[in-house]
Amino acid sequence: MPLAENLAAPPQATGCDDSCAAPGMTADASEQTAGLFKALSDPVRLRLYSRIAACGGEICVCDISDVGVSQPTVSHHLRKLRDAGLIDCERRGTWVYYWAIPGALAPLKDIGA
Amino acid sequence: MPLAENLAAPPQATGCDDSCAAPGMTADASEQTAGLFKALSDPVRLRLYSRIAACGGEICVCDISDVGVSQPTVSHHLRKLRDAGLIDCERRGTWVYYWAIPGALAPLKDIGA
DNA sequence: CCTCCATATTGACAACTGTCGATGCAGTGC
DNA sequence: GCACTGCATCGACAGTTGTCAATATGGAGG
Repeated sequence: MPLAENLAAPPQATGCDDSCAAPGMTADASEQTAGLFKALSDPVRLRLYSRIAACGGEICVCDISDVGVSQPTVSHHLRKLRDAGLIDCERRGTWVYYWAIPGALAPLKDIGA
Repeated sequence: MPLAENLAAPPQATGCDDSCAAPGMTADASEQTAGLFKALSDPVRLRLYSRIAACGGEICVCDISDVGVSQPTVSHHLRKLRDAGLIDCERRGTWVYYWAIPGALAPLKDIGA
């Protein structure tokens, strides 16, 4: 990564009135939290998660598959949500049930939402 | 805020125990809210917005440009945040000042964050 | 066993995204 | 006028993403 990692000239007498030197969040925290946002940044995934979360308990895949995309695509999005740690699932006989992991959205509150 | 109004799933006798017919959110709402999530789904954008929002007031671009990417890339991300309605800016002489738009993150609360 | 059924995985493709260097454009100051 | 500075835009590129058809998997029931 040959880009400017020393772009921040420390003394940096910018001249502008930097009355607000806000710290923001660390690079690590932004990476992690951005992953949560990315998991919910697709309309289909957002609808899937919203239905799973609004359920409160567990819900069968077959009850949330009518979101307008093909079955493999639904499965793909559910996996993304699972990889992000937002939901979990369990196979029970023929069907697979999903539920929202409590507290998974906690880092989002730090943004100011 | 419109969370769920007309996603009434048809009777759909799936066979699985659909004890939880959660409505979730509408397609329109998911499109709009997913746009907000997408705007914050990049680590660089998240850090930029976090610094602007944590500031409270307005902050000069030159004070938040040390995020590890080139200047055009910073400008690109700031425009994305602006297009998403999260921030706004104003040129004042040589420098450009940004601030967070209050309440822009309100739809995120409907998800459960 | 063999056939359904519900879900997951694979492979392939177009579309989008983040990034950079080069350039443009508006203000400032000489 | 001219040069300089801060920021935005352009053009191009590699990497990622969403989508589907085809196929695989794994349980249920004959």
